[in-house]
Amino acid sequence: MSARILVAEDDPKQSHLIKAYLEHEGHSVLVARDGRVALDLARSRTPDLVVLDVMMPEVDGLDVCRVLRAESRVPILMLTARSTEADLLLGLDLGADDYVVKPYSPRELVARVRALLRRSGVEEADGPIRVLDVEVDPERFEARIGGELVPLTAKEFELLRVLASAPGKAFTRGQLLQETFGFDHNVQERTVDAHVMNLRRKIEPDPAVPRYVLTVPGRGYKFAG
Amino acid sequence: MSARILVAEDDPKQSHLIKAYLEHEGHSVLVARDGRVALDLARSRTPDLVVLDVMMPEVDGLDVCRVLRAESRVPILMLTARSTEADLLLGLDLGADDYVVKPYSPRELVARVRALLRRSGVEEADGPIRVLDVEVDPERFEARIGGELVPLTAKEFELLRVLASAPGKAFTRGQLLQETFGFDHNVQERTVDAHVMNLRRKIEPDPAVPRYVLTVPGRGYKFAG
DNA sequence: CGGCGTCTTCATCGAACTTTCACAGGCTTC
DNA sequence: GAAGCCTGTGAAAGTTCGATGAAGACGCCG
Repeated sequence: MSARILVAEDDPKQSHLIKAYLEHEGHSVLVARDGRVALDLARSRTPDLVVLDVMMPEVDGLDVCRVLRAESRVPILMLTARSTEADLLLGLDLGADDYVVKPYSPRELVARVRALLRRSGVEEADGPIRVLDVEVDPERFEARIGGELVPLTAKEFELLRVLASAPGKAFTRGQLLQETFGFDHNVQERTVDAHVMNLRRKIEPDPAVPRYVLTVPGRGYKFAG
Repeated sequence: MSARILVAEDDPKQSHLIKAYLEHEGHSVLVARDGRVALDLARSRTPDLVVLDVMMPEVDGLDVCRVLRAESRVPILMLTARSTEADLLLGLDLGADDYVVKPYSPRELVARVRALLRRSGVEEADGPIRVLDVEVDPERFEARIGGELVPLTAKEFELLRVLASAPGKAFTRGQLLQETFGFDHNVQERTVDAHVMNLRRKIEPDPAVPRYVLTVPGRGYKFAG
């Protein structure tokens, strides 16, 4: 469902629009204004998909595409103003997975991203998670405690999914925010506390003495394990 | 699922690309570099579908299309660089079943091929789906609730088919759009809500308390299960 | 050309959710 | 024991979400 997407586009208007649309889809969006930054971010943040404008300062999209493809298999969607066949082929040879020719509709872009993510199996990667008597099934969007179905909100579910996917690992609030909301969401870290409380109220037999979602003082939270 | 497809395209780069993408879909692909060869192969190998480039040496795509159509009902997808209305009309008059205008994305081509195969009944029509007392028969394009035939519109039927094909799986609105419309459609996600409401009105005993098509808050919809 | 059914968008309302804030209590560190 | 930091918790504001009806857009058929 939600993927981390790097958008490399130098025109702020464009990038802002793209960001808004992709985020509306539930994705986390990181924006780079030139090719060099794009490469750096692609390496350090390991996004699930990269949207590349061909025309960019410093290092252009084609070069970024070539380098990225040499380093990883991250799905790449190219944005190009030039609609010549040569350009399309060139891009493909470089390893781009799909194209959108400008001018495009935001909806089209979103649809292409969706298709690409789907094809790349980014969304299907998660099977059901089982820890203790907690079961989290991303596909069904359901959580069970001891077989009992517990209704959770979207955020609560994501939080539980992230925590339960690595039992015993202590996450900081920032990490949890990043995993559940996106890498560049401007939200107070304390908000995580609120969600944790709500989650505990729903899944803990005694919220005052948590069995599943444990506090790690000075750090954040972890799932028992 | 897997069909035998003849691709008539003189540009090796293009044909290679198309071949790769179609084979990735599980199809068997045969390539012809000019119209004359294409005609021969179409006759001798009886493909399930033909992809025809308009511009080809020897015999052009339009001629091939005309001849093929006179001889058989094989589904024909035209590739054209010219996007004039006259051309499109000409192609369709000649019996082409669909067309793709260059430059196109590989994904779009693959989608059109899939849609065309489906429409032509070449792909094994999925067998009837039975969940609870709901029966969806894609081949007959009929839906039954408790044995009772319920008349649905095309969109309603597709929606029900997709949902019922994976009972319990929570679909986002985006996924439903993609599954029912294909990914080059520009449609608001809210439109799904409208179709769901219409569908519920027809199949639910009490639309206010759905038994079959359930809302998954924060996510989308799912079929009971 | 006009009517009809379908598809899509829009506006709206109420409900649910997210986020912030303030405060209390507990633990740690001197 | 006191100060300071950290977490738990509830209330409240702000925002989003979901259901729904109305209306426009579109294509089809007579």
